[in-house]
Amino acid sequence: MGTAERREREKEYRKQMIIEAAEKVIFTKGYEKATMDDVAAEAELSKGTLYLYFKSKEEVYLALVLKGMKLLREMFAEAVAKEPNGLCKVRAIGETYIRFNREYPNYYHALMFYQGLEVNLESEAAMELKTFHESKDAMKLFTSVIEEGLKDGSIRKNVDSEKTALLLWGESSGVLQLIASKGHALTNHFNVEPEELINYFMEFTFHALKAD
Amino acid sequence: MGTAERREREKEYRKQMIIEAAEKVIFTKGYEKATMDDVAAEAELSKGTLYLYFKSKEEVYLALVLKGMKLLREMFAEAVAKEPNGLCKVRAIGETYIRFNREYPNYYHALMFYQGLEVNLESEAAMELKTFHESKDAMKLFTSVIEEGLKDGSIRKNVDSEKTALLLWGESSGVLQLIASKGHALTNHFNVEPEELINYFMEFTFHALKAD
DNA sequence: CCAAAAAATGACCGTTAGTCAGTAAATAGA
DNA sequence: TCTATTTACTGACTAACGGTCATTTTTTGG
Repeated sequence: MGTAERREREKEYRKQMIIEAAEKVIFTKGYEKATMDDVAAEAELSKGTLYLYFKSKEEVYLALVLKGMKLLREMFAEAVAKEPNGLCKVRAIGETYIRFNREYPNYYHALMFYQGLEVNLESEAAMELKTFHESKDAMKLFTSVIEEGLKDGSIRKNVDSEKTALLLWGESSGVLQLIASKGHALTNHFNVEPEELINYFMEFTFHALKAD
Repeated sequence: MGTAERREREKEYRKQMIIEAAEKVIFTKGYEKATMDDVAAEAELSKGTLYLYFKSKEEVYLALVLKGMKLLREMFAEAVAKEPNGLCKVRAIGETYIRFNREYPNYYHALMFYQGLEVNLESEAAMELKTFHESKDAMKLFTSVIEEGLKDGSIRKNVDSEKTALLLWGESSGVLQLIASKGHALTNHFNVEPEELINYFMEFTFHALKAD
């Protein structure tokens, strides 16, 4: 009697449908403007049903954050695979993050939303936990490629792999965030194009990282 | 007949009183949890009156952002005054930003809120405009000390003062943001103390900046 | 076919940002 | 000092939204 298993699958399917509906609505109107009634209508369900699958609006959004984080981690893994040494892999991760920011701005927004959240790993919010683990995995990959760079000599000695990974993560998020919110003003008031600033960031960072 | 002038002063005074009340309430309960009724009660005014002085809750909060930005800019100016050369001044600005983050976490939060806002300099929001100008002034100071460092030889050639100022602003905000939201997890899951990461950031950055 | 369980519904609730018609206070002219 | 007018203030009210729950509909297993 595989009924229970089928029900499980159907439940998971419904959940995915809700996530897709939420994605459409939230990525169009933005998190604040999007209402749970909008999502319910898009999913062709009643609002009450949404709350059988997610315990709050935030939890729904965190499902999108998780999707984004998974996507990013996969992109990192793929980008790293082709590169010859540690430093190139670090660079590839950086470029991938920038590409992610450009190609999936909505997911990037979602990730920034998560970054703004104070982690509460004791909370009941399953999504938050999963997202944290996903980001931890991405960070592990990042750390390991820096270690590789130390071993193969492409990265200068006396950098700490774990701290550097965290540092570059924070730094690049900050720079992209600055550009995302103030990009237009950058062009008009500082004569700096967003693109230029990003290139400058890469140059600056790799100057500090490479051996010799 | 100085009546009009006195009224002007009194109006400004009321506005300041409202800002003080908002500060108490918002810094205690947080922006989301604080209600306009709370602020009104604290200011001993009716809610309607608040809306004669500010056009929205966000506008009230932006007044706090502006206060924070002014404070930060003053701290920068003071910190820079005592230093002997450009590189030291840059370092002093960095350390001041970190101190600001530690000593005025509520104002720092407010600044992050502003950083997350997409600038709209055409909007009617006077506060946003003022805040932007304040931050632009801080940035000018930052740019000028980097130029000073280039002239006095403490900072390596081929750094661009304007881009570097923007870059360091974005980078440091990102790192502090990471620590603010994920600091506890950093300690538990990555064996990195927030303090360490900040020191590492400073070291890493000045390695990339200094001459030779 | 039926009773029990599971899933879904949507009217309803509490809260809160923002409004506005009405009231109170201050001002200026006589 | 009295009064008309402008200015400042009030708080009941509205609209909107996140979240709940008693009720209904659908599915399941015998």
